[in-house]
Amino acid sequence: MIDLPDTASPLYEKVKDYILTNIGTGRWGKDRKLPSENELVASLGVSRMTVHRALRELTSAGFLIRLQGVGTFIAPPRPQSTLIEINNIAAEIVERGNSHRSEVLVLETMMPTKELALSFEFAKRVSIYHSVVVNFENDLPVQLEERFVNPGLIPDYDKQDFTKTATYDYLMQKTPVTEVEHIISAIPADKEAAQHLGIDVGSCCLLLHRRTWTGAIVATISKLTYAGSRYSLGSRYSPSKAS
Amino acid sequence: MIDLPDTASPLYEKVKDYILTNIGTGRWGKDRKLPSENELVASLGVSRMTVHRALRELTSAGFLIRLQGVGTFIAPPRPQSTLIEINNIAAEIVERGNSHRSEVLVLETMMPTKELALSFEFAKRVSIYHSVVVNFENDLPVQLEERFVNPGLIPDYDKQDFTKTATYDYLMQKTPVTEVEHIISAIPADKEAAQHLGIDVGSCCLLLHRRTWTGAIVATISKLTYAGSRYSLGSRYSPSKAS
DNA sequence: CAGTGGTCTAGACCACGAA
DNA sequence: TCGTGGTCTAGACCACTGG
Repeated sequence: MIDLPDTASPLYEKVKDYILTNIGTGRWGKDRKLPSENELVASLGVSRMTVHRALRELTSAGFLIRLQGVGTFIAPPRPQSTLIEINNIAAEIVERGNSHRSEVLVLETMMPTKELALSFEFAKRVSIYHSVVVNFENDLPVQLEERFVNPGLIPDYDKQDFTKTATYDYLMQKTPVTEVEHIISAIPADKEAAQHLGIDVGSCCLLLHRRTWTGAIVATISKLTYAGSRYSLGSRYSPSKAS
Repeated sequence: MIDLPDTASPLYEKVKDYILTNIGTGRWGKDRKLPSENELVASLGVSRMTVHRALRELTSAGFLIRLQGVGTFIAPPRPQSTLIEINNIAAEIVERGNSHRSEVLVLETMMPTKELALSFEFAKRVSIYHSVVVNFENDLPVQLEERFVNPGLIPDYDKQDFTKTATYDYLMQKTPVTEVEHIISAIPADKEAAQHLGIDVGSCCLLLHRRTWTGAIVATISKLTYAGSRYSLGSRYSPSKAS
């Protein structure tokens, strides 16, 4: 039986510290396999729920990997991925010291096409909100923004004045986003985009496709078209953490 | 008594979805106060541990704020920015179940142009490493990767076999990246890109410009050109899983 | 004081992987 | 089949807040 320190912190925190210390000193370093939950229960004299919580939190923090039916292992060094930050376009333009203005071309309810209904993962056909807005930087159109919005989550979307509040701001205020999907591609401008952005048909555009979720429900689907010559998505990012 | 959906997901996930949906639809929006744990236990017909776990996870994800002795509240809206994850292209291709191969076109030391030296923030003119690699997905060229590498940080870059190890992997291994800058734009393919990617001159390409830092020193500068019709940068990201 | 969230337990059933 | 982790419950005690 191993004694945990007699401090004021919760038991599961002590268990976490105990495990992290043993990882650090390499005690389980041989095959990187930890004792099973039941073994920890026996050796530490705490309940399984407490051990489990400690292991679960260390797993979600990236220190451990758990496989049902197999065991718990020390996670390999962190995966190599890089994050890009995408900002609200209105805020971004203002931050650069330029003036932002938007024109609302469409704001309506509509029946989704079959493809859209599929993207929303709707079981039934229900009507959705649809908006098309052009965003200007110093009176030059830089982004054409087409949005489809789930009325179940954001009921009054069609009654807003989006020349005053940016669509993005309004949506973020109204519903928490739990997941975001982005797809970025480069496409030639079609007739509509060319017209609204004031560029030639066929010239290069950035297309940013975005879906957002609230819980298991698709909240919004957006198609953001940027005039390629006038706009770049940029970001500088510091992978902060460790602990 | 409220019915939770009859899906395969764990109960606490259903409770989380239920709560997020109710936040989204503004049911508790008045004073932003949620029902107490015991009220949720009663109305959902699950145990308090399960409700508590759902609330705890939503709290650590930043959606809720809990005060002992007071109650649970909806957190104020989070800062409005969205992150896109950019993965190592080789890993990404393999993960999709396709085959990856690369051809090294150039691997040399060179004197930087004035512009490059400026980007590296060099005080003096020193030579740097330069590589050009084409990445193939199922024998179709999808990315042209031009890299400039600071020899002070990565001494033996020019002696590696980048058909075996991806440049990205090698660099991540050799030096810790503390900061990354990305700029994404859409450009028409120039002659060189068109030739190596096997596309027409002038067709749309995604251009990803990247600089990485180790501390205050610029480690690498990369120019990644993607054939627009063949490749999209995509990602699905959960804010809840970060930080 | 009553009500809130925070923690902890003992015991149970399940899905999965390996022998 | 057995051991693993994943989930869930009922009940308990605690610390904290407010009236």
